[in-house]
Amino acid sequence: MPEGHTLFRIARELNSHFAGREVRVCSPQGRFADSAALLDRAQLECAESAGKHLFITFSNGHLVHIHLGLIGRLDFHPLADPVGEVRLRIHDGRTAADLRAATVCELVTEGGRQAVLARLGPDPLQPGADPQPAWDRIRRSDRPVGELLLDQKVLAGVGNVYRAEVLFRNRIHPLRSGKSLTRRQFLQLWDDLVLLMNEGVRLGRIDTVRPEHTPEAMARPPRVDDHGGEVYVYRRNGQECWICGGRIRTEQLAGRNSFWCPRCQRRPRTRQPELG
DNA sequence: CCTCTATGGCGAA
DNA sequence: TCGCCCTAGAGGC
Repeated sequence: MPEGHTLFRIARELNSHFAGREVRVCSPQGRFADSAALLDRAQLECAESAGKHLFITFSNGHLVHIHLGLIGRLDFHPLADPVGEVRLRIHDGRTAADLRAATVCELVTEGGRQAVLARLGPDPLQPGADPQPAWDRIRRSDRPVGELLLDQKVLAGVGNVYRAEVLFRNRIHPLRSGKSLTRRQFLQLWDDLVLLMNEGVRLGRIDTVRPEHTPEAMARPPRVDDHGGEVYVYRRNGQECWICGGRIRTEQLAGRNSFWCPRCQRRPRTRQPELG
């Protein structure tokens, strides 16, 4: 479930329950037990997301770094016995936050945090984030834009769903090289990511379909998928595009399935020479 | 029971 | 480019 909006929501929810309060911290599963003991009964100062990373600061100076990876999750529920493999639990006697399946859950120093932040591009969810560093990389790159969007050094927080959807919404083929984009096209992508990801934060799911293309507006059946949101192309390969009726395609790009409509998103020109 | 997949990312080769 | 790590749920046999 975790693209940047998910981490942003988790940080916000951690703060709303626990910020400024003493918390109990444990590791029912055991793999974080020693570190958890150092945090137990400390005050949770604040939680912050950066792209797909999460940092939780405690009043005793300890700092936890979490990355959910592909399948990790952090859920909140009324305090009860842990179910399954809970690597980290934070609770206040009423509400428990349970972390499972994360690829990273570790104590880090402030320097460690800075090192993580230093290798992240601008995060569309951070208010006032400057897209220029992302553009500086993209405009010089021969790599496909579909690959660049998933590179966290270029942009932080964008995952496979937002990649597919933002490219569709802006009619850009994922195999176009970064350097073939105009600055205007890039800024449209950025602005759209800011819009979509904030909407993701608001709704708690990735929903990218414009009002005029919703099932109700088009009198079509709602899409059936298990991730909850309405999308144009993500995991709709083989199905018809709702705009043009073309068949949605998929292909591996940056190690992940990329989805696009070959009619709405024109192919890259082959070996397009660099134009200023 | 088994295998596969999933909104990620790392390091070895 | 590949294999691997994390875990759970779905589907096949």
